[in-house]
Amino acid sequence: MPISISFIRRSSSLIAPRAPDFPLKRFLFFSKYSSIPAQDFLTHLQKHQSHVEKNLDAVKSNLDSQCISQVLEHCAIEKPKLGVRFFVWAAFHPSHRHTSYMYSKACKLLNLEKNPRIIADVVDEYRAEGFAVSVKMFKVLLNLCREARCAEMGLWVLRKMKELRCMPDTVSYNVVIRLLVANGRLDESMGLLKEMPLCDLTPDMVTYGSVIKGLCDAGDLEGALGLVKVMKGHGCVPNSVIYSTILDGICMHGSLKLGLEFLDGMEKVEEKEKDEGRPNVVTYTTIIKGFIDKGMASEARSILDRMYDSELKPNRVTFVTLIDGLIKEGKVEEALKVVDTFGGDGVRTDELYNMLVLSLFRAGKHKESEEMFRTMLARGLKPSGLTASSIIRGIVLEGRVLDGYFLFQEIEKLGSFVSIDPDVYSSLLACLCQENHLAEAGSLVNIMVERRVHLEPSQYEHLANFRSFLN
DNA sequence: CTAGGGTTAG
Repeated sequence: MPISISFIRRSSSLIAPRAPDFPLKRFLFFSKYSSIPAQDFLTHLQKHQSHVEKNLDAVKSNLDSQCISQVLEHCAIEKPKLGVRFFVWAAFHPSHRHTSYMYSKACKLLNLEKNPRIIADVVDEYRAEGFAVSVKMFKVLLNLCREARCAEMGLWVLRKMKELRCMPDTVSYNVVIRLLVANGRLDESMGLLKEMPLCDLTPDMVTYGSVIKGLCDAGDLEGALGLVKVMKGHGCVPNSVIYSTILDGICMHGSLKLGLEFLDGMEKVEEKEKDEGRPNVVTYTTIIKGFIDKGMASEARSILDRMYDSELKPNRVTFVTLIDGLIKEGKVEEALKVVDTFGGDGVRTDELYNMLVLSLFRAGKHKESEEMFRTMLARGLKPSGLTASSIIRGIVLEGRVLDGYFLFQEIEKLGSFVSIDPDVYSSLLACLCQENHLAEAGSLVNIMVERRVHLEPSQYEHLANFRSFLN
């Protein structure tokens, strides 16, 4: 009996029959009968097409990020405007705050990058309904413009705010300025910077930092330093974010020698600037990256000692940068030495091994990365989900399905939870079926059910080909 | 809204 798998998610039926015993059928069963917590919100959204917010206020259901994603997913195709309005409304729900992750998720689900006009349409809707839009709500829209990387729409919303007599604040300007900088529209970002005082707004550290970053990225170091003078003149004392940005520019467009001199200068910041402008972990990581980019990984390594001299400990980002650079230059021994020397002091040894394995993997040295991975398992170090997934995926792609399966089993035996990418489960399962390792496939499915592994329809569609396995 | 960047989950 053929099984249709492509449409089983999100059935509206809430009366679930008894779960079947057979593992794969159980798995598909749970995919089919999981309920939709977002249903209440969707019902109220669809009731009236306008004044959506009032209806939503009446909903008593709990609002969480999963629920928001589901609502947006349902709005995406037919009613993206409704989705945007829901998202703006949800930003002020007393029991919830949007994280930056939620902004990017919303942007993806509503396809705002391709259709930024939806944002403008929503503003027009608000206006047509006489809805009083607050600055806070506009800022949610501006942040959506940022996620959609649409400078044009950001500028449009900023102008519209004034038109609706909803005066933008410094943060509103900052969002649009960063957006312009990210799009390489430096002149316009500086135009907005100059416009701010005319609106009684004071550019702050973030404002200057954004434009300075733009100038640095464009290689205009003098311009950037000029702006540092300007901000000082306005009583805005540069902090290490500003100086690290400049240092990054110097490393990219000047020279490492100049970069090191600039770092020297930062280490001797005058007392009145307090600690704010002193080099921190990011500053040192920036110069390490500078050396790495010039193919001088060993010199980068030596910066670690200078950090410790300044009583700063390298963090995860510092190590990722350094280890990745060393591996790219084939200096595996040196990288391993860094891991063994610094592991456990600030960053755990297992995390450093994960970086090592992933760097090797990314550098295309799959054999070495697999060996390193097995070494770390043997030493009782816990692999991250990303590391384990990458290694197993690599093995499966090489056609060594059983090797991949046994490695997976070994990771299972560790006793601590490793979050394997659903995609890896999917391809392991498919390949095991394909090669007729049905016992292994069966036990894998058992683990998937136990783990509540959620697959997207596209990830198990191909399993429909293995009907013999299902019966 | 905040510099360097592949943890996690959201």
